Amino acid sequence: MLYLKKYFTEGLIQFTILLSLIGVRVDVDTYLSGQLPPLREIILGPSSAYTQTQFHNLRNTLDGYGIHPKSVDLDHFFATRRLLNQVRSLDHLRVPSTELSAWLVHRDPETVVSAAGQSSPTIALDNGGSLEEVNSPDTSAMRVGGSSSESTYSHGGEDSLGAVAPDSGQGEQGESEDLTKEDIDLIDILWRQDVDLGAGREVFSYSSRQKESEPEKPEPSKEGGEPEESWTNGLNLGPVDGETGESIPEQFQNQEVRPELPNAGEEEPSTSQGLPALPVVSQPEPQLDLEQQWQDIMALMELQDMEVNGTTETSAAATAGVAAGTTAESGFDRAPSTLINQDVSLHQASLPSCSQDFSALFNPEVDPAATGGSPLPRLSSSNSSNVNSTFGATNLTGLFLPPPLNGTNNATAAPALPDPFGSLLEESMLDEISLLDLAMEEGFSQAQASQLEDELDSDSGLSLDSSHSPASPSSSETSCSSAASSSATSATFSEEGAVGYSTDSEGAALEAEEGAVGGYQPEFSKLCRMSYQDPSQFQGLPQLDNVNHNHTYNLPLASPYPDHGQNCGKKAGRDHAKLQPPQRDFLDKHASRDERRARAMKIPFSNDKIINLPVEEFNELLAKHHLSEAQLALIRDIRRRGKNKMAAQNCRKRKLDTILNLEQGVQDLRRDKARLLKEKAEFARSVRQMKHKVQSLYQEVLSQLRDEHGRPCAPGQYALQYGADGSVLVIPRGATAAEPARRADRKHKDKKK
DNA sequence: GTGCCCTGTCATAGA
DNA sequence: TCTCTATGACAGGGC
Repeated sequence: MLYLKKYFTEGLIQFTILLSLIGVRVDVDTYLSGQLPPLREIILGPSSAYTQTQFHNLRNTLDGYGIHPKSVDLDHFFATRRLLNQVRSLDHLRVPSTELSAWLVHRDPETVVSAAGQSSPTIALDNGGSLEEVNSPDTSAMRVGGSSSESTYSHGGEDSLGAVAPDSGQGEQGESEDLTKEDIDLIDILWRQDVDLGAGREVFSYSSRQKESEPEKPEPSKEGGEPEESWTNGLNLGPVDGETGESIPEQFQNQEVRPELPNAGEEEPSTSQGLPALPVVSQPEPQLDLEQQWQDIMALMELQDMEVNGTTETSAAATAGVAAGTTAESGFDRAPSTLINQDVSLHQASLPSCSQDFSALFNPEVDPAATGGSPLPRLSSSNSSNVNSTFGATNLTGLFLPPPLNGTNNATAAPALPDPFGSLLEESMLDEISLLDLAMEEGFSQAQASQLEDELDSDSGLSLDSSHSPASPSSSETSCSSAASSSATSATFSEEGAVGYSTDSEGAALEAEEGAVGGYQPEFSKLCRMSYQDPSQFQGLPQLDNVNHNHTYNLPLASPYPDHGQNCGKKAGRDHAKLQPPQRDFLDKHASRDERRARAMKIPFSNDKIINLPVEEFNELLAKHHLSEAQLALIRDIRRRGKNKMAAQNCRKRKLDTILNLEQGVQDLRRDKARLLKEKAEFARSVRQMKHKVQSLYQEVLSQLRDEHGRPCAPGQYALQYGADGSVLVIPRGATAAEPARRADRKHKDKKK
């Protein structure tokens, strides 16, 4: 474990960072799945500290890094999933579909068969809707419309989605059409890659991928057994997907590489085969498949980021993924994508009319509003910031915007949205912001900030640490502690700053006692963590500034034990003995009562051992030493109090998390309520429009009808009655007045029956 | 001096 | 029966 730890922290992680900086995302967990804890846990420590687990049992099982059913992280996991599902559901907002159908008509007029042929001649967009559209059987149009929030307010479908407008966007129609197809290709390939990634971690080995990509890349590449070598090969292959780390020749080599894929259709169950016809609109089923693909992509991104990047990035990733998915459905871009990552490409694909504004997406100094674009650029800007926050510093986008800045941009972008977009998107943005906030709160502050707090927070030195509790078997401090403690039990020993004791009088005894881990060593444990958890990685995170709890009153100002090596325990004891009296007084003063008691009673081993050893080993330890009754009683009290102390801390944290989760749940419910109310208002407006349209048509029909004398039928005197067989009768008003009465009477009788 | 908050501890229940 | 964990309640200390 120590070797792995060192390997990851000093070697592989750096290599991963390097690869990330050049656009490769290395999923190291892929190579460790099933055998080793995720890299995140190695770096940040496991997340099962709040569980009601048998600490010693967990400590004895190195594979116990799964989320415990009672774990707070599990709650967070489900909360995150729930919120992400809510965000994802935003792309299914039911919207008036009239504009959408109009957009489809404009989008690909030569390929739209049914939609264009049926609806376009009769669409009257000025009133915001038409009955033909509402009742249109064209499910594909409904599908697309239902899943695209941008399309909802397409300003009457008047080419606001410039991807299809002949006079919008970058202006060249032919080129735009070609690139649109290519982007569809790109999207499809990205989907395949993500599916490959999520279909099975074992599939995500480069060898497997290479098998698949061999037809695409005929040139021989080394079949290296080592992942690094494979990734190097991947680099040589060309541009690499920033999301999956896989080679994506289409990113840069759209024109060049595509001709080199003679059999691409054989391996790709993709839309690229049918792209020339672009039957997205005319064939509802491919449209459904495309949406399903996007759902898969989002789910995969979510899962992957939850496993690797932590909650903060997860939330934002899913959010960005949703945004990308929803927009990409609306239209495909023709702008050549840059080597940023998939999401950026998708955003570009989704916002065709704003390609000229893409430079602003990755330039935080460019005001999106200053680009003079439509609301779409602003939307894309906010989404791009999500993308950046999604992948954080490990992605190339992190070079453009640091995560906190992204969050800020994201938060500030929402109110800048114009009202038509804001009415629907503001909730989406609110959710995104909320997710980010949630991630910041629960992801960072609890995982990292509380770590910092807890390190500095214990009277007895038995600080509970969410990721460094005795139940946490991974991390280097275990090895540090193991080096400091006796062999058999040391591997399970807590790293929480050995609660020790050492005085002048006990110096010799401490030296004699091999197992005694003396000294108060919060700095020791902290420095052990420093080896893998560099605080500098949190630089630039303003959340860290909010960690105002300063419970360092019980900590020494500096470590009195500079040596944290193999014999740090014994050496610490000696060093403590060699300390100047003021320093010893300081340590003694800040030792817990039990430490002082143990010191006074000359307990020959540390409180940490007393508390954290399994009961068998604890009994062995007691049997090994000849202790008086008073000593034994004190030891048992120390053990009881220490365990109870940790239990109390767990309990309090759990309680606090429950409160926070409930609070978040209330906020979610409020958001849902607001969203439902907004949807209700939209539907009511749509119904009003439909009624208005019915009335207009009604009058139009009646005005064209003639009675038996050839005179026009006055709309006030006649009414239209629709028969069940589809017939339409023109009857006088008096007759129609009686008909509803008869119907009501009939209904009444039916009810009585 | 007072109130709030955090933490440790005790007692107790339950697994 | 023992051990461990969870939790309410209380007390002490810091701010």
